[in-house]
Amino acid sequence: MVRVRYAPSPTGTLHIGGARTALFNYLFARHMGGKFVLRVEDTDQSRKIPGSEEAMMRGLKSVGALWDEGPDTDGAPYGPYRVSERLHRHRQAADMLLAEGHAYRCFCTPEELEEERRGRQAQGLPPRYSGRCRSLSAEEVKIRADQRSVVRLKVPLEGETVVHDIIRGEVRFENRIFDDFVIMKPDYTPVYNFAVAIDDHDMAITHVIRGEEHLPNTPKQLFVMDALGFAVPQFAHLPMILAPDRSKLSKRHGATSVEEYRDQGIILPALANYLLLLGWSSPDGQELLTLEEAVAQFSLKRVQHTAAIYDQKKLEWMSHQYMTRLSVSEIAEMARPFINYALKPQPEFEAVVDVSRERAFTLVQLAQQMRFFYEAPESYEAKGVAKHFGEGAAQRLELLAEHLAALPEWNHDSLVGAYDALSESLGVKRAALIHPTRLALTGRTVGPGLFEIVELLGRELVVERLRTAQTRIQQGNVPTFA
RNA sequence: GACCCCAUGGUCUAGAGGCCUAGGACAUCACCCUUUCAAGGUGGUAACCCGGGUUCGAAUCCCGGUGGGGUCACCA
Repeated sequence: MVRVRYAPSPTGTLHIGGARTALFNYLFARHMGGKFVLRVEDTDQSRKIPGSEEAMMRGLKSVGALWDEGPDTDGAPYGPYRVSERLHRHRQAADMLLAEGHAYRCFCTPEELEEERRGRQAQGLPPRYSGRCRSLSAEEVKIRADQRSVVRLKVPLEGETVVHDIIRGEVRFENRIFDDFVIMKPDYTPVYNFAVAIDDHDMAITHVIRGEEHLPNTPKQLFVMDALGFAVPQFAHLPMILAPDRSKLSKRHGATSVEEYRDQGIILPALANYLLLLGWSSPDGQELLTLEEAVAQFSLKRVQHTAAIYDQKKLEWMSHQYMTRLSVSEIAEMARPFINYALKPQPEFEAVVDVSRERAFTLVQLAQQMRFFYEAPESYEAKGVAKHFGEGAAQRLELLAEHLAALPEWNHDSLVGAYDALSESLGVKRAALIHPTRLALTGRTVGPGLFEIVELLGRELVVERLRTAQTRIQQGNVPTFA
């Protein structure tokens, strides 16, 4: 049974890199008919940010990376799923290693270590721990028992360690480049590289799928597993996601968390779809695919080796694709939180969403573009006023208002007919009527098809707005905006 | 600096020795459609980092260089 895990540390919100990693774990687990575990890596309690665990879970859910076992799943067999709650296991393992001589207590102070490091660097040597406490006698350790100490793992002095990576093949490390690293801090709590190895083993993790930044640390975890006699899981190190300037993603690059994209109004399933394509591609080149489709096709063998740079433009394009392909009711529900004005029973919300969504890339844009349906324009686009509210416009708007007020039927076809008839009798092009109307009704020069707008807005509002615009023009008092 | 990973258009990628005059998508440019803006349609510009090998033949294999990224904590 395949078991994979995503193990975020609760120090903030879900990053898109983390979201992608979680997604790949999810996809792999589902594809293999295995389990996806969420483990909260709160080893260092001091770095924990309140509410972050919940934020992580929200983020994961919103991109569809749903876990089978985690801190919130009742009765899951491999709990607890918070590392901080597994302390007894880590201590037990450390005790064992100490007893068997695979690890030892180190009494060196941080100051001594710092001095040692400086000395080595002065000689041009890598800053590694010398291992000087490795050979302390049992008696001496006993004598100094009440002194502050850490536990270090005895790392093999010679040979090499090979990481078998599904994506990259065999990655070799000379053992002598590693020093005896700390596995337990002075308060006898574990250090990350120690805890992960134990937790992955205890949770029966078969495949460790994580970011490439973990690759150089993998040998350390292998040393721990070896010392403890654990079977080694398979590894797959995913390429990183970089900012457009090829540097590591950070706040200064704009949005980097799932939460921020949600606030921008990016359609979340589109974000998941986009993330999916960062480092993985469907065998047949399909780009728009649901998570279910991706599950069916997913393979770690098709994961790219190269770091990917995320592209906001393509993300937005993807969001637009979902905007127009999802059902109206789905989009309407997603859009609701972004409506920052009062809705009215008429025009009907879903109908408005439907005519508006085609030109919106995000839900924020959609909400903005729908506004005029519920609020009459208070000012008009300057550029449009210059073009369409000039000579004869007031008169045309008045005629339009008259005709529309008297129109027997109110639907798309009858409206088109009315505009055709009027433009013909006036001897002007239909566009000469359409543009001023759009400006009068919406305040803008761009938007949905005019007849859709008119039909939806309804006779009363249309006539009213036409007359308002007409009056403003006649009074030479047309408020504008740039 | 040491160690590790990586290298196809601006970006995401296809490509597992001949199917490649290097394919697709985003972006970009032009045109078409058109009541505006989008969307859509058609077409265009644009890439195998460099140098050596191996081979009849290399984007694909090997070596070196260069470049980019990552890791070197009593953080995760």
